[in-house]
Amino acid sequence: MEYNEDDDGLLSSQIVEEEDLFLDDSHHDQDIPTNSPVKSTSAGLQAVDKNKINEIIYEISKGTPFFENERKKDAAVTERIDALLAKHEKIKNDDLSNELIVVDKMMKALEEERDLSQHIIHIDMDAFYASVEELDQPHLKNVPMAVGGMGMLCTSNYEARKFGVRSAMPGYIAVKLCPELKIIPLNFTKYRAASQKVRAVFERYDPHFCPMSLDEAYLNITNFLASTTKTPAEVVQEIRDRICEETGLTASAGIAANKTLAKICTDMNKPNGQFYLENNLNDIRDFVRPLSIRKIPGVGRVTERVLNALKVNTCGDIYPQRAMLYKLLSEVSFNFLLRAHMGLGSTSVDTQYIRKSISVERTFRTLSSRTDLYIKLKDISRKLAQDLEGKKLCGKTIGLKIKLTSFEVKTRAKTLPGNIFKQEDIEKYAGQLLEKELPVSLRLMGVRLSTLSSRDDEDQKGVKRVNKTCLKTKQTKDTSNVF
DNA sequence: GCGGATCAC
DNA sequence: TATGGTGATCCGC
Repeated sequence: MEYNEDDDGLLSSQIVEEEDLFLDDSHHDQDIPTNSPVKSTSAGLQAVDKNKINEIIYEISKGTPFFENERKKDAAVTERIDALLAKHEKIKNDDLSNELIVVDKMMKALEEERDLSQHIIHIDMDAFYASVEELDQPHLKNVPMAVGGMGMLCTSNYEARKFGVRSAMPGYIAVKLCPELKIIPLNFTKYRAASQKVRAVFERYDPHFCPMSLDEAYLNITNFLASTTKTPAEVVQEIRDRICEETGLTASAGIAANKTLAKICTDMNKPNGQFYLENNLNDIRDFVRPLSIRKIPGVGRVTERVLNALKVNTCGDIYPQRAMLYKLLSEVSFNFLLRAHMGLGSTSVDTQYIRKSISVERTFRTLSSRTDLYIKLKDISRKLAQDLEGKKLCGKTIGLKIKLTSFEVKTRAKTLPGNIFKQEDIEKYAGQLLEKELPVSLRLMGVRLSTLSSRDDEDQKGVKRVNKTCLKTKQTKDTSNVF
């Protein structure tokens, strides 16, 4: 399967659609570490079904190496939380008035940067791959259907979701949940074509729109609004109507003062809906306060657990705990939380991005012999060299990633004196890293090149040139989140 | 700079 | 038959 055959880079290589990837985190005190996929809020799902589905998944998964590894990771998170709670216990009764003063100063500074002049929208196609398949085969609309393979599903239609079948679920588990499930193989050519049509619509409203994947984008419609008497909500309705007219597909959208809020808003009326949060301080505060912190882009399953342990469940909980959080968390993490609480986010929607690394990784049936592993390394190096050629890149830091049959992941890296890009060089240096790990039994191998520079003919002839490594650093994530 | 983790898509 | 691939960032060395 070719995920990356065009020049769309990261955008075309997306395997799983973003929607509904929630894991059920209600079992942390129990023996079910992961992958309980059903949230009680799932569309059309009965509570009875939810338990049954979780039970079925548990029965299939338990005892597998994957499951055991997830349990181990879960235990590590629990330890981390315990350590944090111990720290919390120590400072609980401290006088935090100094911290309060510092934090309130920080908030005042953050408030200064608030910009309510922009209208940002986030648009997300509903069950994109599945919907595209339904265009070609309309009868699929009425049956539970998923796109992907027996190993992994990318997305499912809403019929299938009633059975608990969702993105990032192995196909064979999905079939156990829903025996009549129809699985359609991936067809990226089709999805790219549909995506092109959608993007053609975006372009009319914001020529600088920023696509995040084949089915998702941010637009800044501030300029467009200046040329019309329509309200933001009317414009977004119009965009979604145009998309539907020109592709037959539905989309959901969020409208707000910045990207973070717009993204959260998209979720409010999914599928085939939109939500407008007005650029008004009071409305933003009222909107953010009751939000589960998990809704914040950047807060995942683990971070939610950590915060919940600190009695932070909603964005509103951040404020009363701010002095404690300031003492307990890193500067970066705390800042991230403060911004979330205040409803702040980036208002710049720019299309250009600077790549910092490029990699190829493959999963395969267990390999153990030295010969097999080095053959695999050659394949992967060849693919990486091809990609580097297509993008005219070279790089100084070579990295090897291996996943053992136990699902444990290791990475190794070495920064070289100079840039490389040829297959033989990649293979040679990655091979040196692999050598040190032998003997191993692997299910995945990956090779990565970072500290990138652009390459041209002069470089290849060995002429000394100024390193063109990215001087600008575009922040792709609005915020960051690792605690 | 390195390795492990986390997150988004 | 048997849980994916690409890229980014942060933390603690």
